[in-house]
Amino acid sequence: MTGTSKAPSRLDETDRRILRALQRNGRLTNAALAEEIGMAPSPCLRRLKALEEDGVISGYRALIDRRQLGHGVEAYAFVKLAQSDPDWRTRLIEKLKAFDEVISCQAMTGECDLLVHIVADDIEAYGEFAMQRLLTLPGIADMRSSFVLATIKPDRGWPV
Amino acid sequence: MTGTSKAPSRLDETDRRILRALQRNGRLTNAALAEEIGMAPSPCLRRLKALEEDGVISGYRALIDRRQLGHGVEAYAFVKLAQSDPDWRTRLIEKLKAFDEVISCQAMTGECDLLVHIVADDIEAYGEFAMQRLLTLPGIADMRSSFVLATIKPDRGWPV
DNA sequence: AGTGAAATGACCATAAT
DNA sequence: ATTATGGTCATTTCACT
Repeated sequence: MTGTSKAPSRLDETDRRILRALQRNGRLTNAALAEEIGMAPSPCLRRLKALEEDGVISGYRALIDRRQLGHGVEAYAFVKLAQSDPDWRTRLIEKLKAFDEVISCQAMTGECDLLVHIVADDIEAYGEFAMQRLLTLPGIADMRSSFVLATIKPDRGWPV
Repeated sequence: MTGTSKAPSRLDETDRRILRALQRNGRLTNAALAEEIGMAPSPCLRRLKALEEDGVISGYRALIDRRQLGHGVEAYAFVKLAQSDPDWRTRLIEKLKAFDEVISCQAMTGECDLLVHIVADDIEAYGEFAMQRLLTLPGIADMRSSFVLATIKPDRGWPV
């Protein structure tokens, strides 16, 4: 790892307007962005570059309808780890990260140790993945799956 | 609401390559995208437009480091609803959606009815939000909070 | 290919410290 | 005065026809 992120940058209201706009539409051209926040294109681009440089903006992503990819099932697995040496834990984590079905994984406080966001084409595929590939990993003491029935509030990013 | 999305579009390998590329970098210019997938810019753009038109791509988003926004705490609340008439449920949902702190909310199978993704500046702010604003909503039978300790695998979108 | 727009960078203006 | 930040313009690059 080379680049240590600096962080003197306190975000002012202009920065925040830029972030808000790009969270709504990450593909805005600089010209359109500048107009939206009421600023000339050049200083707007300067700020945008600084925000990227400082890692405030870490990237851009196209949002895709998972159903049209054939992924009919979205689930969360609540995983409780067996107490085992850190080595095992590390290897488990590595395996977990490698699965395409695992969208994201976070270590948590509380009842479960890991919150694993999973996608699969259908329930059968999910079952096979969970039983054959997840639960067979050494180091998992317990796992419960919950399936997404409906998205009540879709993720639109952080409040800025 | 006017536009009903059509969905005949079966995605071929070229479409998928476009989606993969834009999930990694949503701000790729059409020229760069075309080069990456080994195609001439013009047909590439036509496909991109079609993907947007069909709602396969639903939007674009800048990814922002929440910490630099001052949001030090990320949590999930596992909410169990009280049995109550659909009216109450609807009103609860509306209230939930209105909170800036609520990043996303999904109806789930299993132990909890709602999985609520929440962000706050610090633990104190989270506590205040959870106790004063969430738990006071009528219709919540039970709620447990878990805090994100570490992101083991960050969300990079769906497998394509 | 060619047209028009957008990104980029040099330079100046201005305001706050 | 100096630093930080916005505006203007000229040039290059790029997107779309």
